[in-house]
Amino acid sequence: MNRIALVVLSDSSREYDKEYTYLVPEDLIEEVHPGSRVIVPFGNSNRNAEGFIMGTEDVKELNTSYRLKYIKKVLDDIKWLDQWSIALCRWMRKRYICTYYDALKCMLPPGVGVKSIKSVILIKNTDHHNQTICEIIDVLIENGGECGLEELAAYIDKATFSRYIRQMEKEQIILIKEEFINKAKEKKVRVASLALPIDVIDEAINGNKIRSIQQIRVLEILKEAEYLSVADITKFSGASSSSVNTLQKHGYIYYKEVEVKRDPYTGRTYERSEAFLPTEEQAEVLKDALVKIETGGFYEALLHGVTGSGKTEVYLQLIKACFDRGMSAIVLVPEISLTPQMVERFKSRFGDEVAVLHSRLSAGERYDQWRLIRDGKKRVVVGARSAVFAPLERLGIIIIDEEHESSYKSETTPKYHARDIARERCSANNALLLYGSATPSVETYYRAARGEMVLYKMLDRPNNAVLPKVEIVDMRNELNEGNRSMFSNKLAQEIKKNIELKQQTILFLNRRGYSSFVICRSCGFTMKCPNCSINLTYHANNERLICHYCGFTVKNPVSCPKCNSRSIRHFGTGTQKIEDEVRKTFDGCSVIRMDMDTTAAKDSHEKILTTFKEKNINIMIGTQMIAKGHDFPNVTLVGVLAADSMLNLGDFRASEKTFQLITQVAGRAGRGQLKGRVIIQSYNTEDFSILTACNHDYMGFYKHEILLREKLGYPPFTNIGVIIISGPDDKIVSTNAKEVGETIVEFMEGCDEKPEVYGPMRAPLAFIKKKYRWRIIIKCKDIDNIIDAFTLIRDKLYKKFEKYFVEMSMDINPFNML
DNA sequence: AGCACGCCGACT
DNA sequence: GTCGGCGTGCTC
Repeated sequence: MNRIALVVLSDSSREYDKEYTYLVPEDLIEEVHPGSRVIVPFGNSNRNAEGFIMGTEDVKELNTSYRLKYIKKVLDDIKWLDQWSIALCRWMRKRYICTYYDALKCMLPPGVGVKSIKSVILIKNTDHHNQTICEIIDVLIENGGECGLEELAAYIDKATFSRYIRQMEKEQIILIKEEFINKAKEKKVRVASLALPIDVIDEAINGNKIRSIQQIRVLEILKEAEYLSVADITKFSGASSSSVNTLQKHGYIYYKEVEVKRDPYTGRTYERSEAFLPTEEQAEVLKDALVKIETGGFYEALLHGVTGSGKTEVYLQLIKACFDRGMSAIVLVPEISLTPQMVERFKSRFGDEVAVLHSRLSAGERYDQWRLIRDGKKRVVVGARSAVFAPLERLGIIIIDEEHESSYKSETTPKYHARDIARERCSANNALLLYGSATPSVETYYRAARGEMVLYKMLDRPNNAVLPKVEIVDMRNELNEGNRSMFSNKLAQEIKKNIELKQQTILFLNRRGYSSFVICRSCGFTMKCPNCSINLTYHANNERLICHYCGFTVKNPVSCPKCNSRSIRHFGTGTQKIEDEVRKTFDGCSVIRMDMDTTAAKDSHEKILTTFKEKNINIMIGTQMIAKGHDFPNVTLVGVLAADSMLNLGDFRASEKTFQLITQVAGRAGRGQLKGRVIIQSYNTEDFSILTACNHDYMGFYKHEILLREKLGYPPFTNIGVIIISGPDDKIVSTNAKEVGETIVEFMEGCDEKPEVYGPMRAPLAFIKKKYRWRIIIKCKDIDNIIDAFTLIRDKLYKKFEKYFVEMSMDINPFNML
């Protein structure tokens, strides 16, 4: 009897992305289980590779055509994956056309991996006819008979070094020792601080001494914070660590080591809260859902609950029910809502059993949380998208709050949707999957409407809070009446009134920066990014033009680069411009702005919101990040400055996004005792998504939208596959794109349904980061046909693409089609 | 990514 | 002959 094991390698390369069969040696039988981490000999050279066990099996006969090798070593006694994660890993690989390791990485804490360290030991000191070999022996003797392989290679410095080492090993002159060291789980972290006073830094930036926007962003962030880890800097600035290194080299910043604080919530105490007595609506939902938990089968349910209807209390009581039955729970929330206030609600109910996972945890913190969860010390996990993979056992419920949020869709490989992962997990674990939203996604509502899942409704606002009064202002009329400002007369009047009443106002605009483009009025020249097919955006705070896609930046020109005319101006409206305008129009009022630019530094998001609330700032201006979370009892007026700005984006979700956004922004008004009002400015006042949002009419919106989706053949009636092919040479990209297109068309001819294939054509964002982009769209009812087509393309063409520096991204039902 | 293997030209 | 450089193919 032989025991064999299936092993996948911790190597993301496509070519050996397989489950390899290895023999389990007699003495390791007790240690090798599905989920353990091992070292296996791999390749002709039997190099040591790290891998994970996907499964084991006992077989009588080995009837493989090739000779199996033995597993060399078990790395640790941790079971990294359980049965469901292994199954999910296989499923993800197929569904998202990624590698096993891409999928595995989602389920493992960061920093898992081994580094191999090889050293060379001299065992036979002989004279050798070969000069290089003699040289190596000399170096080894000098080092006391042992030397690290890499050091040795550096000493010898010859291209043929490894050839000799192999020969020496064969002739038993040397012995190669290999050790495996876990990649450091840092307890200390390297942080960076500004090395020069802020005004010197500013001077360097303004004097064009520092020109890379990455570097400027890093410095801007460090100006706010005393010090930040390099990992955090790169995360918040979007710059790579190399730009941080350059700054250090040039002496603008310096590094030091700092102890990592492990539990981000240590030191906070939480008052224990007890369950509230549910309202009538809540009780009804709970009654039904609790039966489902009790029964213990796989169920899906949509909780359609308006803002403020008390969804969180329902969540808490359902989790409690799971708890009482020894089961665990996952709560997914959009990253933006992971505020201390939100966390507090869970912590105060479940205390230390709650683990919080979000993107701002350091690798060490993440690892700690992962271990605590896996060891059963934490049974409630609250977190953003990736928390859906939390290694909980006996899962009772997964809750996806704000189910329609786009942040649940990953934009990097594997491009999963947390909803789909949750569904796989819950069905494998017989758990309840609860979606919650005030504005459910059309896809989810459709499934509920068709009876594929239970639909719970909580449409009353508690304490009889009245819905804010919503008014639409047609900006075309304003223009006709000679009002060229960005505030309609009505809105300006209401803002003034609010300032007098010392009540607060939120102004919402979906565009950051100062204005959208810079144009020369004499010759019509517009400032474009040299790397992207995008107009540069003017940013007033540093008098620069920035590309929002690649970060390219130049100083704002005083004269037109083409015709030298001085009448080059910026047009359009961004949040920065609104801020200026507000200050000019409403004398002496206090203003605060919240967008990507002002929230780059750590915790600044939180700080801005607290300042706004506590200092009773008159007006807050922001992009969509202000749309959710946070109750501001004193906000009585919300102004949406350009409600139609998203409608013409060429995206089948444009109406849905508009509806959701307006509904959410409007929900910010009148959360306290005072009645709220909302003013919506738009050039397109007839659009149904704006009208229904103003009437707080989800059903009206849904009924209209679902008909459109059916007529036009969009999800949920079809699946849409998008392939973007990109690369530095337009010709090469387009010919390769054509080949992809032909392959798809050919493949689809063999399918039972007649799918539609569009393209290849230039992507709407045709040139980004110096790469030309071509796009192919497939519309197809059966998602498996798209998956199969994608898989075929990958297998057939990836090698060729590598050769031609062509990149390809494939996504099914993406949130971003551009 | 390594490494074996094979081919070829340069150097002694 | 031997050495060194380079292209190709393979990984249970």
